[in-house]
Amino acid sequence: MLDYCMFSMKEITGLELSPKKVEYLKLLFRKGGVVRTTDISSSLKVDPSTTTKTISDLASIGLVDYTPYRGAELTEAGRKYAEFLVNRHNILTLMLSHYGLSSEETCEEVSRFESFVSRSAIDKICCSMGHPSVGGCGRIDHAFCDVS
Amino acid sequence: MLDYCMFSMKEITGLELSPKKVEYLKLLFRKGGVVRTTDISSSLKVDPSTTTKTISDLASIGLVDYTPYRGAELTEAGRKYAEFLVNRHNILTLMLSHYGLSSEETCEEVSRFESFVSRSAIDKICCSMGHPSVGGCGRIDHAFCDVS
DNA sequence: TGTTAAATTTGGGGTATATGCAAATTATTT
DNA sequence: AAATAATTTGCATATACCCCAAATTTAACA
Repeated sequence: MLDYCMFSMKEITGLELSPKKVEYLKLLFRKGGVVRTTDISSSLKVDPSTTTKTISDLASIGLVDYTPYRGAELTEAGRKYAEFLVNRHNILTLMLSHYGLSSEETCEEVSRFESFVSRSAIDKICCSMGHPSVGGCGRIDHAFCDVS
Repeated sequence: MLDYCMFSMKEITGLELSPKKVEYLKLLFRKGGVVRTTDISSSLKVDPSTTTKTISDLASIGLVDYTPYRGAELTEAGRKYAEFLVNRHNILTLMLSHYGLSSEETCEEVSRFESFVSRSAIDKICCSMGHPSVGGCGRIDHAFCDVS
C-alpha cells in the first residue's frame, strides 16, 4: 500500500497506462468507493484472478488502494488520473460524433484507441471545441486542461 | 509464398494488424518495389532480425512476397491493404488537424492510434469531410470508401 | 462456534506482440 | 576462392493479456 504515486498530474502524458488498465481505472471511477473483485471481473468480463493481478499492478504504482479479500478503491492520485481518462474519453467521443458516427459506434471506436491519445492533444482538441461541458459519453471537467 | 490472402478487401475491418505490422506495410507501400531487410530495419529503427521475423509474419498471411536474402514486396492484396492504411492515416491526420494541433503533432498522434480505428469509422469520417483529396500527410484515394 | 459456502488469491501455464544478441548462413565483391 | 557484407536462425527477454485449478480467506448459518 503506497501513499505516494509515481504520477504527478502535472507530468501526465496520458500514455502511461495500457488499454486494459485504463478500463479498470475508468470503471473504478464510475463505480466509486470500494469495489469488489467479482464486481470488476464481471463488468469487464474477465476471470476474477485476472482482476486480482491487474488491480495489484495498479496498486503497486499508487493509483489504487487494494485490500486483499476486501476490494479496491482509487487513491487520490488514481481518482485524478481517472478523471483525466474519463474526460479524454468524453472529449474524443464528442469530437468523433461530428463525423457521422452513431453514439454507440463513436464510444466503441474511442474505447479502442483512446489510450494512445496524449494529454496535450486532448488539451488542444478541448480548447479548439471551446471547452464543452458535455461530451459524447458524459460531462467534461476542465480542471486538467493546460490550455484554458 | 502464398498467392492467396486471408484478407479480401471487402471484408476488411481495419483492425486486423498490430501497430507495428501497420508500420511495415505503410513503409513498404511508400518505398515501392522490393525492399531490403536493412532498408526496413534502419527506417523503423529495429534490429534486422526483428525485421526478418515481422516480414515473415506478413508473408505468412499473404500481404507480402518475401524472398530470403533478397527482400520483401507487397503482394497485390498487401498493396490494397496498405493503400487503405495510408488513406486511414491521411484522413485521421486531416481530421485532427482541425483541432489546433501542429502537423508534426497530428501525424505523431495519429501514428500512435490509427491501428485501432475501424474501416467503417474511416468511411464515415471521410464521407463527412466531403471526400477530401488531400489529407494531413498526403493524398487520399477513395477507392475504399464504402459510403461514397 | 464450528462447518459449509462463496469469494478471492496464488501459482502455473499459455498466447500474442515486440525486441535484441550471437552465431550461422548466404550473397556479393574483389 | 577468400573476404566482406547482408541476412537469417536460434535463443532469450519483456510486456500485456488471459484462464484454470488449488489453496486461502471471509461470510453465513445452523
